Amino acid sequence: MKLSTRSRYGARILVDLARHNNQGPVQIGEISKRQDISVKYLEQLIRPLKQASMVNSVRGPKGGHMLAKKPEEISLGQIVRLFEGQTELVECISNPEKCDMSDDCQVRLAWKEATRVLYEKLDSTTIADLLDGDYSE
Amino acid sequence: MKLSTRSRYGARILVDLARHNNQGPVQIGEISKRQDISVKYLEQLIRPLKQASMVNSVRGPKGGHMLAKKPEEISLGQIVRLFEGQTELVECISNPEKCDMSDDCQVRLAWKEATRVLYEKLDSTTIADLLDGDYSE
DNA sequence: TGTATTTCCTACTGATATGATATAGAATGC
DNA sequence: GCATTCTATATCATATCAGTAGGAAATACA
Repeated sequence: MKLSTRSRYGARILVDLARHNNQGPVQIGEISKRQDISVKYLEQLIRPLKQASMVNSVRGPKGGHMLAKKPEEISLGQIVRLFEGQTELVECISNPEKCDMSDDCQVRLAWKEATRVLYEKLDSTTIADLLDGDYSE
Repeated sequence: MKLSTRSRYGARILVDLARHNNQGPVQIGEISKRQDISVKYLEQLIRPLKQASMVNSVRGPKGGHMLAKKPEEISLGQIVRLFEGQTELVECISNPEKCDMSDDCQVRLAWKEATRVLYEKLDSTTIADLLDGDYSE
């Protein structure tokens, strides 16, 4: 039950952009160096972030990427929902027909509750919280 | 970010055993019919449950399996920790050396918190809660 | 107008884990 | 002794994930 590296990297990309938010477009090459993620993989991860309106991009020389929203408007929940193929802990939560037993399956409801609690936390944690030690354990 | 079928089936096996707790050893064949899980796969799932002292088994004719603990002593958290290869949302939580950035990675702490909240819920949900509608949303 | 720079797009590949089956063996009640 | 039931390994197909590669499109700047 682990998060994909896409979600992990996605969060780090957004934090990186937030940190350099006032310095004009940030190029993938810079992010790559700072975050130790390959340029090619970064390109692939930034695309969905753009489509989800979290990032704006400028082409050409001096181009790059920047946050399209305020850091406090982007939550980990949004990132995870964007990058994870299946966002629920078990498929039968959103697709009960996947399992014949869904109707009277008590376990299903428990997984559903656990999923809800998890996203409650993820949705309440924003990029702003992660910026500079604001986030405490 | 989904739970393996092993965890899902594991929970259902234990609920099934709990339901038939007073009727002597329950055979894999019966569980297989009721839960629609192949006998061979069930055999494979019950072994770790035995090793974790959640289930006792009796060989030979009239043999079978039964709960080794009270239903209220077995939590979803225990089941998930038993069956999932990686129990944390991200590997760097328990193995910081896996990522060079772990030291000052705010995102890592956030994932850690989310993991904690998730298991808080899973640990507080027991097989007893799942038995007969006790479990409410 | 040209060219270097940078993002954008599509396809491909290799590794790994998962879900499951198959086969053979060991214990035990009757 | 034998049918029944659990125990143990090995094997396999598939899917997903993580990452690479190559080129096309846009644009600042000279």
